[in-house]
Amino acid sequence: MLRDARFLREEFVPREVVHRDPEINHLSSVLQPLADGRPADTAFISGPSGSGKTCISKYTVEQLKEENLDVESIYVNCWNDHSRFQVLFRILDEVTSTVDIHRQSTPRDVLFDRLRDHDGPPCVVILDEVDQLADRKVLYELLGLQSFSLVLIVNDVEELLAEVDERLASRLRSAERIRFHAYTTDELVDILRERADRALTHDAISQEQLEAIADEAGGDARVAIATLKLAARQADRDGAEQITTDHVKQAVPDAREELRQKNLDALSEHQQVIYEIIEEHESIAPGDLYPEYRSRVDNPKSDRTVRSYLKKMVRYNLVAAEGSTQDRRYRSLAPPSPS
DNA sequence: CTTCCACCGGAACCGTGGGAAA
DNA sequence: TTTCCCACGGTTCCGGTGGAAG
Repeated sequence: MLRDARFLREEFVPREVVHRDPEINHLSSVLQPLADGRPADTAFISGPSGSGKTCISKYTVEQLKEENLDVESIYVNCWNDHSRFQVLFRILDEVTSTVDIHRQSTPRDVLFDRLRDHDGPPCVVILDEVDQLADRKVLYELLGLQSFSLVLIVNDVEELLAEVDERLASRLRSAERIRFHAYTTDELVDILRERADRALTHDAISQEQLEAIADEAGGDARVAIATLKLAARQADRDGAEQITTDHVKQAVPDAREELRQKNLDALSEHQQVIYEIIEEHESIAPGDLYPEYRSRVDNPKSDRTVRSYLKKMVRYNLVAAEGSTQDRRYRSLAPPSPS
């Protein structure tokens, strides 16, 4: 049944990709100047989750590196590294062989100075989940580094531009925008077929079932592949030769729950209490939420901190904030569902 | 239209913890 | 060892905002 589960991992980047030729060509052309040793424009990759932004960006940069040996690349996920220090540290850590900078206590701007003075081959920095970046000013600093070209992956470009200050926004507006649309069901089937052929034994899953998985995924490749993975894993445990309709049926909700749980795990204890309260209500006003939170925990955080938590959860798409000031309500978001 | 009110979020500040230098 | 410097989560303070009430 399962031959090689690596091909079902979320971060796996296939050698061949399907259905994204225009986007690949567009990004390649933006990065092309690097091949001649010139700096490339910043690229803005946007689109819904599971539309291939990360995968295609990595793939295209890899292609470029194969053709041009003296181009480097760095991938930074702002979900994991969301402060200015963490982003700069991650980039520097990957670009230099000497790791003599240890976390903290290095003089104030030594990280940035090092990056500015770096004179290696041109380097593409893929900044993923830029929405999660706590300190957007670091973008401005990175834009000023000649030897680094940026590929910024973001859910919604306009939303990001609205949140940064005018100086940064005007520089970002001139970036090249590449929009990804959600996959169609047919496209998802092709993607799943590729993965299944590599990860599973021959004929382990039927066309019909791939279609069922793709149909339930609502255009989200991440959900689709996670569903395939869970269905295969369960079939493997059952010692089955083939994935049955029951395996698929079970895997559909499990896959969504798995992806949602991953977000929840990133929350602190206090943040989870707040999320639970919101989840228990259809929707709740801040004026009711704060006292309820305070009654449930020892040493509650200040209301200002709770507001920061709420903002973070909104960014994680765990919670929706509706209305403004007076009629503000918070609502927990169900796991992403097909629309 | 003006005032009020609840809430939002920026900015400055603080305490803590850990590595580096003295 | 002590001292210094830094990042970082949290708090305090406060001006801005927009709908509701007067």
